[in-house]
Amino acid sequence: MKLEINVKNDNREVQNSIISQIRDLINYKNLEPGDKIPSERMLSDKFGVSRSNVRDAIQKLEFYGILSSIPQSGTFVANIGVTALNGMIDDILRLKEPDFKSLVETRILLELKTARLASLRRTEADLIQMEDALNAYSEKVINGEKAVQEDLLFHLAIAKASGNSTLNTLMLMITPGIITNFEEYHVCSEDLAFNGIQEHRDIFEAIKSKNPGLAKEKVKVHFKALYQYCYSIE
Amino acid sequence: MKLEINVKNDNREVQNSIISQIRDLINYKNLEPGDKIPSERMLSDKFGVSRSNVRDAIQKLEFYGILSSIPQSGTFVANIGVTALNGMIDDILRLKEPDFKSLVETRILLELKTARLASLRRTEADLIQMEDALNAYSEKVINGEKAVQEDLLFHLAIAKASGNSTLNTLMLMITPGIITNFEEYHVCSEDLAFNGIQEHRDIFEAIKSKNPGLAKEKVKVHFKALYQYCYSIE
DNA sequence: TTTATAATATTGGTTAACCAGAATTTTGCG
DNA sequence: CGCAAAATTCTGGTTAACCAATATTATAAA
Repeated sequence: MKLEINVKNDNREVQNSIISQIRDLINYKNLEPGDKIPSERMLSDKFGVSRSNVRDAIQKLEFYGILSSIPQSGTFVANIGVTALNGMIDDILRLKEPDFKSLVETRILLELKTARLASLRRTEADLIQMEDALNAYSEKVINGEKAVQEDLLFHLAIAKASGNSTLNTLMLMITPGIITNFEEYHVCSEDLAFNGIQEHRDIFEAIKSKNPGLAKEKVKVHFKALYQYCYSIE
Repeated sequence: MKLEINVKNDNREVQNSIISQIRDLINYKNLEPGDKIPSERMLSDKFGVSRSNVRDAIQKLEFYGILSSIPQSGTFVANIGVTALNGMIDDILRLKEPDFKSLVETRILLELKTARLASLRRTEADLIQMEDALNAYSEKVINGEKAVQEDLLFHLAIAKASGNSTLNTLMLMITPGIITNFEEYHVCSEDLAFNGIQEHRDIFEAIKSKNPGLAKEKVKVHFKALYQYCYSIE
């Protein structure tokens, strides 16, 4: 286990090193938006790393919109000036693994918004999906079983009903981190699960009745305990 | 250009096909959290695709915390039950490219939060970095130059000062989409740039004086025009 | 039969060779 | 000399062979 972590850290360090070297190269050569950076082979040669390492680093910078690869042609600096480029790369290099508190803080923010938007935009199909998730959750809790998954699916159904694809994506992205930390910190709200049923239903009803204010309020209630717990462990 | 889009779509379709086949396989074999899925070679053989395609699909599912690869050992179903697994994979398969409206909607939400948190948590170093970005922005605008990058860097500096690593990451992730769409929709607020200087300074001063309510209010003012424009093009 | 050890098979990761298409250079005709 | 066409080089992407670490099986000693 220790080994695995080290391996991942090593890879990350290698990748960050390559990224910063690419940044230096762009600055040194005074490359501007749209210019082509050297080929992957030249970079792997110059940096003394494997080409796949270079490809991974480029892929990461592509993800953040800084570079753009065109097959059989080259990799180009995106339509973003050197100032922003340097700033963004510095930020990317300094990105830390998200801590529990920031994850929860962000999740609550997103959930308040998705619930509000869902109450304005939800379709009948959305309602059906949410109610299915809600029923699955209730059933499990009543039978005394763990219902973390069903809990999660209900919230993801809300995100989908929000009609905001970006929020939906962001919710999906932070979810695994939430789950991991929940288990690590033993945030097993089994005793609170019965309350959870009613809280979920309240949120659902608010969304169903197209009442954004009420929906937001009910989400606040639902996350009150988590919110306080999260701020207490700091 | 058309070709490039098609290629990307094709790749995406192949990847989605593999992802759904992996999901089907997990369901068919009744795999549970912690179980090992077949090796990459077996999957590429069974699905009739290249091993690198399988690796890419697995990497994506790893990103969303659904699978976990351990070198020289295998790829395992993460600690998440089949119910949530199926729901999340369905969501991932349906993820759409974010539209402009959802991007702006999300950006404003995040900016309101980061400004508020920054006013509570900003360090002296944060203030220096924000002021540097602010001055660089003002200088450009006064000289009649475009200052999109400097604008951006100011807002990223706020995100960093928020002390919330998750929010910082999310801001970085949606930024390229924002830039792309800004150019596509010609949201060049050059005429509004002079207003922007004062608006930025207002936000900065609110954060500096540790006034979260005021910071939020000033961000609202700053994004008012964008907000209305975004809701008008629908 | 049980257990410790060695041999084998399997795994994800890495490297190098290969591919099709784009960009560049060279060629050859007018 | 000008310019179109052909040959060559160069590109990111793909495939297949290889690697070291792991998991499994076979073996043998107690």
